[in-house]
Amino acid sequence: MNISKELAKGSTAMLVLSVLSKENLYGYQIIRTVANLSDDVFQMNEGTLYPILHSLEKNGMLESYWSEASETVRRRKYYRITEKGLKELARQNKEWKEYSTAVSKVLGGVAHATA
Amino acid sequence: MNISKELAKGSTAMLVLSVLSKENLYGYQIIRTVANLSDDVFQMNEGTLYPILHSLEKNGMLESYWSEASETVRRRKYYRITEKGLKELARQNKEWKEYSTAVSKVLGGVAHATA
DNA sequence: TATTATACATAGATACTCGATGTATAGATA
DNA sequence: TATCTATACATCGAGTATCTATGTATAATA
Repeated sequence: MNISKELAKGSTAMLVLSVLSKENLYGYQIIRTVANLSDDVFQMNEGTLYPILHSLEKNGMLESYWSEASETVRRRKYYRITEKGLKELARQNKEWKEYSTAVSKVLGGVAHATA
Repeated sequence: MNISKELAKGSTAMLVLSVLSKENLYGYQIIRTVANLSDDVFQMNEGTLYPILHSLEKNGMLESYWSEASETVRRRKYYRITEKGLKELARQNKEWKEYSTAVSKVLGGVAHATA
């Protein structure tokens, strides 16, 4: 594949960057936001999301900060997208379009079986 | 993810089933056909394709037969899609649409950086 | 009181893809 | 003639993404 392995294997990081490009969110909230936007097609596991967040932060795509705890709300770790992250998102978004267009072309005249 | 891991990780098997739903092809030809249809976006490695073909055959999605060698053309292993393979293709095709639609929804109002 | 939702996190297992390597033949080029 | 490229099959180890399971802790609900 000349398209990046990352995209071929999964678009999860792109989805995370995408929702964070609109507003700062904490981990658990990212899972719910992506699920809502996708009509529950994407139901990320915590074991999937947290390593991705740590990796994106390590690579300078995201920054994090802790909220203060109140009586009713515990501390939450919020993530904010960086300039570098926005550029990476734009790049992945472009790659996604190229990738999905290519898949559509190959699927083109698929013979339909009554599954 | 409630969408199958297979799809999330890669659509290669679906692309292979798709081109074989139109005509019987041998391995090397599948690589070129998929590359052509996708305007060279998908350039499968042989190390990617052959294990997929073997796996699809093992699972009853494909059948294979050898062509006879002539003076100029060596033996080629052709693959033919089965009824089961056609149904599997239809299923994966449906899942692909669901998946790509969901990605589009999440990407929806992506803020654009000038990458 | 027990369960569920929230909220962080890590570790091992699984699975897909890639790059490297191997064998073999035919045609083109230097 | 020798070498390189394309064709055509195949396997193997490495890398990486994701999942499941597990752990800790708190608040709200049944």
